Amino acid sequence: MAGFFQKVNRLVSLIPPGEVSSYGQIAALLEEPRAARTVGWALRALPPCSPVPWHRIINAQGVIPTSRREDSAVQQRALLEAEGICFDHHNRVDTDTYGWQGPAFDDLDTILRD
DNA sequence: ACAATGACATAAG
DNA sequence: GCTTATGCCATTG
Repeated sequence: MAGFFQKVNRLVSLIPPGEVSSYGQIAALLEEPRAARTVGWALRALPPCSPVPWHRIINAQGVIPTSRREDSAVQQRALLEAEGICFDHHNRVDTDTYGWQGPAFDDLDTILRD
């Protein structure tokens, strides 16, 4: 199971440092632009020690939606800042500047292939 | 197979 | 700009 989890895991793992991505973007890359919810679900289900840079995942608004987990939000903000990403006074990230452009087709094929 | 859930997205007020 | 309502999809019990 967890097929989608696997895809999301790999895809997010391909996100280079200093860049951020959104649920809609991840879902779209998985050829399911409507599965944004599932993407969030997958990330939430990730183990605390997972190698996946989940902190690089933000919503389409460029803000950290971890309203229910302020601790995580703070942690993510710190991690992102450590990667060179700057937040504005609204805790928003420049998606236009730090927005991940997505992996190469080869990588996508590798992800979707499994 | 059905109902409930969830770090979302989009539309409407 | 913010809040509420609806839709979407996959996972779990």
